[in-house]
Amino acid sequence: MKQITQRSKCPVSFSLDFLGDKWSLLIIRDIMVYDKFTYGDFLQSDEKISTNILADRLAALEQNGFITRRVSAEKKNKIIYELTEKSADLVPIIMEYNIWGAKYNPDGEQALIEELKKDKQKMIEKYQDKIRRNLGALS
Amino acid sequence: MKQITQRSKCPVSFSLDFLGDKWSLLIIRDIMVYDKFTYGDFLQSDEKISTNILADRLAALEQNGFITRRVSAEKKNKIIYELTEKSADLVPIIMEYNIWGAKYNPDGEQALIEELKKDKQKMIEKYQDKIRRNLGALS
DNA sequence: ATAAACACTTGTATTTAGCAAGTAATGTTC
DNA sequence: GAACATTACTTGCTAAATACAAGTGTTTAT
Repeated sequence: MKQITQRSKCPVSFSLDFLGDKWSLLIIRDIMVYDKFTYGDFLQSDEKISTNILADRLAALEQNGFITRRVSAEKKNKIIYELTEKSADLVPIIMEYNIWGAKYNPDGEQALIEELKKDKQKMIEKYQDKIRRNLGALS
Repeated sequence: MKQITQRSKCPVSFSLDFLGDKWSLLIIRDIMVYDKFTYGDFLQSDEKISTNILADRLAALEQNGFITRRVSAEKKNKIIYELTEKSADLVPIIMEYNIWGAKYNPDGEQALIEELKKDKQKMIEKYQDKIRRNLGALS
């Protein structure tokens, strides 16, 4: 797994040192909005990440405090990945990517933009609440 | 220069297809907040991008409509890079990265977060106005 | 006329990403 | 309880992206 080296003190640069690649934010999105929690779930996402990259990103995200890893209580060969508070604070970034992407994708749904822009704060709180509720649960 | 292949229809994924690397958003940030406009300006940024990567990213950003390129009126060996409307719509994303990065960087300035969160909409408009004013100018 | 500034290119080494196949632990089925 | 299926990865190999150092061509200043 790659070791992160801080390039500058700029907060944007600092963020991208952790998240500036094509996959990390998509894994977080999977947990955040699509309720995916397992290695197999992530593999099935439309973007088709390869197995070794997924393993590497999961390890890095865990090491850097974005996700937690635990063995399922029911099935001991199943691993559950969940978001931390550090990732809950990424919800606004994901929402803004959603808005921008929906606007500039030729096949983008204009309806999604309108809804997101109109109820942005409500949507952000919705996803953050979901993450924080999970944080408290034992399951 | 790398050719972009769309991985899925998800707006987040779509955005990251263009911006999901360690450098593209930093170049846009340089123009947006630090008023840098030339190849030499970008090279001098704290993050120390290498020359060939910078050339590659500038070409990609131009081809994908994030920046425009023009020869300076005064000095004909100087090239001026400027942001398009497509990049003006990235201001909220950059601001959110600022907020997140300032919060989680150990050396992060707490004051910056407070100011940004408090006056977020004002800050966003400030940077967008600056870009749009430039768009109209001939200079 | 010469040197400096500027925007890149080129060449090479290192790192990262992608693909295909394999492995080890647990779970399920008959 | 033996055999097959899930699940979460590893491993080996190839391709692509990145980083570093040096060089090139055009324009500008002296």
